[in-house]
Amino acid sequence: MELDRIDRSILRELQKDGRMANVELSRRVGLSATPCLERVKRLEKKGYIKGYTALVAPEKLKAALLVFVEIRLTRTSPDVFEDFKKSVIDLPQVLECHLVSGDFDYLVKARVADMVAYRNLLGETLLTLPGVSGSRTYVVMEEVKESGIIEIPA
Amino acid sequence: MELDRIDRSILRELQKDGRMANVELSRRVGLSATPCLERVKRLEKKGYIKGYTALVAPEKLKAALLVFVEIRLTRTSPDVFEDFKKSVIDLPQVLECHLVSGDFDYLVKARVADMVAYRNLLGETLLTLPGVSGSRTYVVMEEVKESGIIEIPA
DNA sequence: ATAAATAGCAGAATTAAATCCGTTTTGGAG
DNA sequence: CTCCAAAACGGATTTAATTCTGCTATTTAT
Repeated sequence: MELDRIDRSILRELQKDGRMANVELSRRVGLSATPCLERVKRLEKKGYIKGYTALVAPEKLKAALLVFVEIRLTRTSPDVFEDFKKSVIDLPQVLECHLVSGDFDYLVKARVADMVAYRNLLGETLLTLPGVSGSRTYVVMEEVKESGIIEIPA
Repeated sequence: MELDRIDRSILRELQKDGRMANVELSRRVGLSATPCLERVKRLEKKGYIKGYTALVAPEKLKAALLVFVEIRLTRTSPDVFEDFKKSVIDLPQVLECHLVSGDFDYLVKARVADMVAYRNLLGETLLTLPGVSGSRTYVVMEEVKESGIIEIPA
């Protein structure tokens, strides 16, 4: 399936404002309401749009501290990676977890209320997960950019 | 300002589905439509909800490769940090950029089409930004978790 | 080159949701 | 206990979403 200029424009607009009314969206992309809605539905159905979400303010919601944690695993068993993945997915403080190439194995992005909460997350939770052999933490001092918006080429 | 149980429930629901109709939202949080909408408006106005966005599929949109790049700056001038920030904000491939404590200075999260595009971003763009003295790249091999949902304590 | 078929588009009508307004209920203070 | 204030409710109105119909453009096969 191939996206045309209008489809890409729809994706750009809905990333900027996911709650935009269909009539407004259609106006912005230069279409009438009906084909515009059809396109949105199709983009959802085909998986180009995976969902919609409200962006909330972490600093007001007991999640002011953003940290990145590099995790190294013992490579003794192939199950270790599976076990770690399953466990980390269930941690609500963990926003992201990626398997990476390089010096360590997983990169975890987490939000917690403060340093106390972070120490608890690391010591009581992350380091007790199966197969974890080491970690390194980077505390975010300033969030320079956090757009989450994926560039859609014109 | 203090959030009650219903406000927090609204924030949870709208993170799960930012396009949910107000009548459906009101049903889920145990309220009628009118006060529910009032609360949503208030949460927006007070900054608890910063906006809404569509979640798009990077792998289908020429942004299949996710990388994290650690950036180190020359600390010769205090302007170096300001200049770097201003420059990196304008790069569309950069989804996030954080000033971190630890061995390096900035952690950049970027999405590009492929390795060729990444080499171009690093060599032609990131490393040419003012004050950059070094970098290290981690290529994401598997995205284990990428929820973006912030835990709202009950 | 032309005709048929497919897909997308616009406008009108219908259905559903959002918004507005008057009333009622609930929670707290005197 | 009663009064006051804030919040929630229900119905009416406005606005938007959805569906239907017919039209137009584009593609494909002859």
